[in-house]
Amino acid sequence: MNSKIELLNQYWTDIYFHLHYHHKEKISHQAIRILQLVDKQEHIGVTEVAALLQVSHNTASEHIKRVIEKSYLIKTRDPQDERKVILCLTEIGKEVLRRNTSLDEEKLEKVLNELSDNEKLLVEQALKILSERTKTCM
Amino acid sequence: MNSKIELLNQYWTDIYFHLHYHHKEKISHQAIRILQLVDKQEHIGVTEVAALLQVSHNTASEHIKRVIEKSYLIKTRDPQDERKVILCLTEIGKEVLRRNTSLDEEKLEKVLNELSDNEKLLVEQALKILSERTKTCM
DNA sequence: ACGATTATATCGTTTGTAACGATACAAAAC
DNA sequence: GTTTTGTATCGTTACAAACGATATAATCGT
Repeated sequence: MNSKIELLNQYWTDIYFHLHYHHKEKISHQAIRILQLVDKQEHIGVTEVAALLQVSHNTASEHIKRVIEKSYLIKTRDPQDERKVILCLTEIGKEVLRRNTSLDEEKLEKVLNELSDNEKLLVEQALKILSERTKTCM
Repeated sequence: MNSKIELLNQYWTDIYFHLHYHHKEKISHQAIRILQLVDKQEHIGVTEVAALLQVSHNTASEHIKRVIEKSYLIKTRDPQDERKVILCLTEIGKEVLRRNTSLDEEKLEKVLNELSDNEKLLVEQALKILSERTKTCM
């Protein structure tokens, strides 16, 4: 049923709207997406970033350069193929990524404290199931 | 426990990473945040947007102008106070907002079909509880 | 071993976004 | 009727986004 899915999205966006971090740093949409890609994909390089963002390789290369200048990423080379770059999040990069994609830990804790133990377990299991099935099926 | 909250965020970001829409339109971070604010807050105007984005009122006014030029928002005036603007999402704006903050309905449906009826119910209830408690407690 | 391919980097350019201060104007408040 | 409030516009500066063209260095194919 489609309305059930719309309802789930209603819940989803409400949760994020109320629980997201208060954004501080000036960071572009593309820069966040690059950090996400590096976080979630193993051994990602310039070409893969370009393909996933659907921009040309030189554009991707310059985005990555800027993100590296901000010390959010570091660049290493693949020992198997010295042409290839392997990107890696710095601690600062992880922190910035967290503040731009995760739920605010303090706010989340506050909400969880409003829940019964049963409800807490429910939330934890639901998100676990959804994330696991998502990874295997996409 | 803090590690439980980190785990929840792991689930949360994994779900969004795999289930988000494939972004098409060029849209700035600030523009999306304005659409979110208009969607989730009643009767919001320029001053409130400026305060929430932490920019000056003229900057907010220009952001809003650009978003209106793209036909994502329309502007009306508060009948009680004709100085005040009230912003309102257009159908296009709702669509753009969906594609930039919601989960992709097709992908989500595909994942839900992998779940048993019990698990589906679990997910639905968990998100419902979390969104409801969040709204009352923030 | 050498030309072709691949992965990345840099340059020059264009267009657009982000932000602010200064200024303006109209509605509301006092 | 002056002051405050909410919004809009202008001028400006700085930077981001994207591309084509070009360059370099590593690997592949034969």
